[in-house]
Amino acid sequence: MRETTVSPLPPVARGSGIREVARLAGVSTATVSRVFNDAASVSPDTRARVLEWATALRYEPSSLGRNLVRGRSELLGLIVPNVSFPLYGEMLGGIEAVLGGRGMSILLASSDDDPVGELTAARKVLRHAVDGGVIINSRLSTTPPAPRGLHWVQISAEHAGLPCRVELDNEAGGWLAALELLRVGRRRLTYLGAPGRESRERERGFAGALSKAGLTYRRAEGDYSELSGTWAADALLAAEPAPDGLFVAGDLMAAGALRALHRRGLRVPADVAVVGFDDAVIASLLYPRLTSIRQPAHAMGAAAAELSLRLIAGLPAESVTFAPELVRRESTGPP
Amino acid sequence: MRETTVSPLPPVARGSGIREVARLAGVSTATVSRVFNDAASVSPDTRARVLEWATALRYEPSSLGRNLVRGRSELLGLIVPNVSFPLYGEMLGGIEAVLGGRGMSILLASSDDDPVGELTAARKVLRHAVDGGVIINSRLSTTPPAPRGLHWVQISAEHAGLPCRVELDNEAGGWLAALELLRVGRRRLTYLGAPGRESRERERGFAGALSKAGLTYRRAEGDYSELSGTWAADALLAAEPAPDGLFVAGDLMAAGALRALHRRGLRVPADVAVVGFDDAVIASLLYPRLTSIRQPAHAMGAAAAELSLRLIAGLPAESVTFAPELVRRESTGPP
DNA sequence: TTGTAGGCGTTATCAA
DNA sequence: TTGATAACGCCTACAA
Repeated sequence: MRETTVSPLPPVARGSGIREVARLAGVSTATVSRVFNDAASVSPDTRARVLEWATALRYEPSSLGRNLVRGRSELLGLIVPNVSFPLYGEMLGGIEAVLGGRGMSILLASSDDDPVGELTAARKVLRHAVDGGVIINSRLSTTPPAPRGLHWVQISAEHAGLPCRVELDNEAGGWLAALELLRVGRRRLTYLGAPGRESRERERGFAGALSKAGLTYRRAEGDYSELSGTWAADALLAAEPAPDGLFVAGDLMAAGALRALHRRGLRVPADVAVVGFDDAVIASLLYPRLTSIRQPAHAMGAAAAELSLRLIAGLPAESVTFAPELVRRESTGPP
Repeated sequence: MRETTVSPLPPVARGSGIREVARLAGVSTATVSRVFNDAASVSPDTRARVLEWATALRYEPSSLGRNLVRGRSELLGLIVPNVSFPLYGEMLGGIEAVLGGRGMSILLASSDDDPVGELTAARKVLRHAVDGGVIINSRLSTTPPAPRGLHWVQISAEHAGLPCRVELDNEAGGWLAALELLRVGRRRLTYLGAPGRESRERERGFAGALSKAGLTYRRAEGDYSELSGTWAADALLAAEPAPDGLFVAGDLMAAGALRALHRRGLRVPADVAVVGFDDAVIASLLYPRLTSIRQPAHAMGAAAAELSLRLIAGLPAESVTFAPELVRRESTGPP
């Protein structure tokens, strides 16, 4: 615990405070406060005078003082595994969009895709007395990082830790991928997965749809990285019979798989059709453009923010599961 | 100004405060404070007793109270045009890396790539009394958003607004691109630019290197988007003589240009060599892998954070310019 | 409509 | 080594 954050930094220069504005405007601090908070109950006259001095002094109420007395910080904690991962960036965008209008700001901390980092990030965020928060893709199996007021929402975690969750129906996603590959006449199918719950769920849906069609499939496992996609695809392609359809658990890994296919001179989709997952920005940049199972990342972020705000407001908030969507592109269709 | 942020939300449940810990441990609040701040000047005995009660009550010093009296918020404001842009994600990573060890956190606000949004973001961040901040790719031509304490640093802004800056030597980047295209024997060169200072500087370097070699070049302009890259490249390719070398001001736009080349059946690099800019994650995912001028985004973010911390600490801080670097890949070399 | 006064949780100064 | 006590900047009954 004790986390001694002795910061040797000197205090930052302060602006002028409520008292100075009050003094110069010839009113009490209470009145100044009212001008900045309460719309009513202050005469147009006084308000004008106060506002005049306020702007002259460049006064703005300090959120420190305000939040101290109100017991709120107007901050939403956000813990994300890795800021540069495109999908998380989109989620962040959704969260921001919701928060923007509500006068809340984002306190960001990244967990570096690591349980310990996650805890560190949580403590960091909690120290600032955030009112609530969102944690993306948590790896923690234990209790959530919510000491006081547990207004936290999780998106796509490894374990069902928090009561309030935003999820994607991964199984349905796997199902969609299978149907698409079947639609374009593929029968020798393959799943390229990764460790973790999400991949398992995607595979379950994929397997379900195939067994319903009386088919089986082969599998290999990577780690969501491009390189692992290339390797796993290579292994898959070496075996007989050569697959004609490939479902990959992530777009980045799918990019690696495409490269392996190119190297062997296999045409996509003519020889092998490919379906990715996430529909990250890169999906439409690949060659050929990648058919992918879309995660509505922006909407999921927005939903999580909304839920957290409801929790903070003491309103009921229920977990929500989003449905994935097939985005058909060249890798399963005509070029 | 007046920004009435009347939040109708109820106060968040508070944990137990310093007083309760003090009371139960049978000491004064001052002593509890000392236990959590200065290492010395409190007997092992008392400290143990205090710590015991503190953990029992799950007490942690509120940063609200602490910062109020210290006049610091331990927050660094960060204004970024668009969180989902990969390059900015990398910069953010660099900033986080530096801040992590210094007990500072990031207050994030996005400007939506728009001057008005930038102002809004600035106000939002400033309200929380951040100690300093970093603003990425500012579009503002006027004064910086720094009312009290101007501990702000800008990265790659459109205008030289803030005194403390982190920049990339774009001109050198353009120069590098030209040399690379010349190296692989190209003579009919083309620049695919975009509006703004950065593109102009890149072009200047490009033009300089070419004129030194006694060459001229043609040009087209996009807007950094993939689609604009396709269009501009199409226009360029329709004209005679067909170019055999292409320098594109951004990787995303280069992706679009590659697509235009594919569509016309032109081979890269055999028929046309291509050099992009930024070396964003996507550069190595494209087909063929894209040679690009690397912006050391992570290092630039880290430098900006470092500078802001120095400014906050009252230390001298000087602007810094980073040198770009050529990352050679398939689009200008053997596959 | 306005002012007075108390308190939010913490740290820092000074005296013991 | 410890304890009173006075800020820090603001909000909000309550009273006028």
